[in-house]
Amino acid sequence: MKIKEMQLRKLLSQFHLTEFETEVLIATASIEEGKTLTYKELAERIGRPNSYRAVGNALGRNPLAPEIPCHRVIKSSGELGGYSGKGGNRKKKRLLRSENAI
DNA sequence: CCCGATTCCCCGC
DNA sequence: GCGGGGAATCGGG
Repeated sequence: MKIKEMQLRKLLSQFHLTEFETEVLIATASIEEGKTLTYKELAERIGRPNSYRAVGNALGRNPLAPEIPCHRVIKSSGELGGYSGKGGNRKKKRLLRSENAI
């Protein structure tokens, strides 16, 4: 557990987020650079192996799009998935390429 | 009840 | 691997 996580959780609490969404966002923020996780892997990480859909929901509501590395979360098929932040999937791909994650 | 930044399975080419 | 079709599963409003 990183100290950053606590700060992030507090920051997220400023929004009207639920526990679940907070967990998902934190788990996403904890992804190391150059790494990518699938929605399912992320779901498993928060203890809900089958909530991949709900995970997508949480990321879609991601209030800190540019701050949280939601671009490191892709589909299990290898596709990008989506990106609600500015630039959309276009920027998502660019970011991943910049990080050498793909 | 309905929706969605999903996933997995089946079939055939 | 790719296309078409369908079902399962989860939280939020």
